[in-house]
Amino acid sequence: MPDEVFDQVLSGVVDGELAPGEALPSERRLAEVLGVSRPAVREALQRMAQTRLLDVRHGGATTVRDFRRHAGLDLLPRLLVRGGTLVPDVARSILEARLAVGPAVAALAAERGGPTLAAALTETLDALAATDDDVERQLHALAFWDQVVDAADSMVFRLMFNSLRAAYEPALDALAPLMAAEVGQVDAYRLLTSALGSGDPETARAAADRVLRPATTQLLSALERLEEAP
Amino acid sequence: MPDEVFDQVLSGVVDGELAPGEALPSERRLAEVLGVSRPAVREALQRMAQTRLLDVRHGGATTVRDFRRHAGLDLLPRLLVRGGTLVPDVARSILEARLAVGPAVAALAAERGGPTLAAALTETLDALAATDDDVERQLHALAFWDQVVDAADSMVFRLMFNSLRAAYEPALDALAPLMAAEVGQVDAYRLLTSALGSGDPETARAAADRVLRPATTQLLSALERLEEAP
DNA sequence: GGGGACAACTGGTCTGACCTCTTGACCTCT
DNA sequence: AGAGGTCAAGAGGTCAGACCAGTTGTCCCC
Repeated sequence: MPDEVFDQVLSGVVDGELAPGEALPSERRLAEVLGVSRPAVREALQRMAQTRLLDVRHGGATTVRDFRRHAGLDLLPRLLVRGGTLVPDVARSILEARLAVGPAVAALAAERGGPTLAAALTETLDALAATDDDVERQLHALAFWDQVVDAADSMVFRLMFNSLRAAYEPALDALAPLMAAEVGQVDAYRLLTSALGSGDPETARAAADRVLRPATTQLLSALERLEEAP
Repeated sequence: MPDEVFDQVLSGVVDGELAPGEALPSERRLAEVLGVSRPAVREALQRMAQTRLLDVRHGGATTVRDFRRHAGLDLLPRLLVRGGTLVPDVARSILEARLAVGPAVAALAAERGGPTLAAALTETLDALAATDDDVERQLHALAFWDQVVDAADSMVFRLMFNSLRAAYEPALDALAPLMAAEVGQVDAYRLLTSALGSGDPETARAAADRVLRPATTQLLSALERLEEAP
């Protein structure tokens, strides 16, 4: 029950029906209107407040905050799909971020990975190469990057990766065909693996770029066409 | 009251007292042990579940998840300070991420900013140059990057920035002296501004690097010394 | 020994009451 | 008439207790 209330209020906020600064009805009133108990709406509002989408003050009114200014990366999944369909603008920004961050992570991983990293990655790649299923390949690629992020030994990049994966995984089935080209380039991945094993950050950065860029530019132009003629 | 429970459970999880996979006591028992009502612990656990730190199943036990694998970037503030002091490892990763992402954002902003961007940034820089207070300068620098991120027109980078700022702002007073060197380089910021106005992404990327790198390398070596001899 | 029913958990939800704090209107004093 | 304080209405915060709805493990019967 609280989940439904949370969803409704969240939709109101991200869709702009509830403008920043606007005051929400009182918890009791909301409970009455939505036909649920007050604890249910209270829990929903508290969760909204935790994600910095609402400002709830004891004794005063609960007001809407500007999510564009305060929301964290964990909101991404809710912004990526709106009304059941992908939002091209947000998808584009994910691709851009991936292309910017991936090589940087690879560079750090090359510095810190050690010899065991390449071995583990090779194993993952072998599993990837062994299947023809797009979704399964996608999962192996995800595991590959998971290991790279681990090797980079960076809490921030680790949390970023988790947040991005949380946005990606729910739509994995739909996205797998689009990403099939990238994940099919096993050669590029093998080059990246040996670059990571070599310990040279710049080589690894370039190799990661070579893995990510083709699909990125391809999908970006696809998104552009989509935005022009939906 | 729920906040305190949330804090306690969260501390247990991030400090490792509650291992991943471990089952929590039932809500009723927790309420009894902690001396609070069940709604209070329920709200706390639900908020933990929302941040993917717990797995709560109807009818079954509530178990601890591996936050390193599932937590999002919004957890960063809680990981940056542990027991009242900065965690060097996490601080290092923030600096690294900043150095990697900042120039990428600047490149996008240069492509999309338009002529109004440089004018707005110049105004912010004038305000920065006009004050001698470290904290105030820090806030102006934050506003500067806020405008750059806006110009980059990327939802992912916007949310990343929000999350990083949420980790940074609470410790701003303590961090301002450390960052004073960077924020004092008004010339480098002015160069970045004109690069952003020129519309050339690579020039902007290089200029952003020149702004961020000096303080980054300086602080990184300071952190290294700190970790060797705490 | 295997399979199904039941009982003892778990979390999920609601009602209704009481507390504390904010807010704004109203009244008083200047 | 305006500035100040007072107070009541209404906001969120918390609790107790009850009941619903799933899961799980045991125990009994076949």
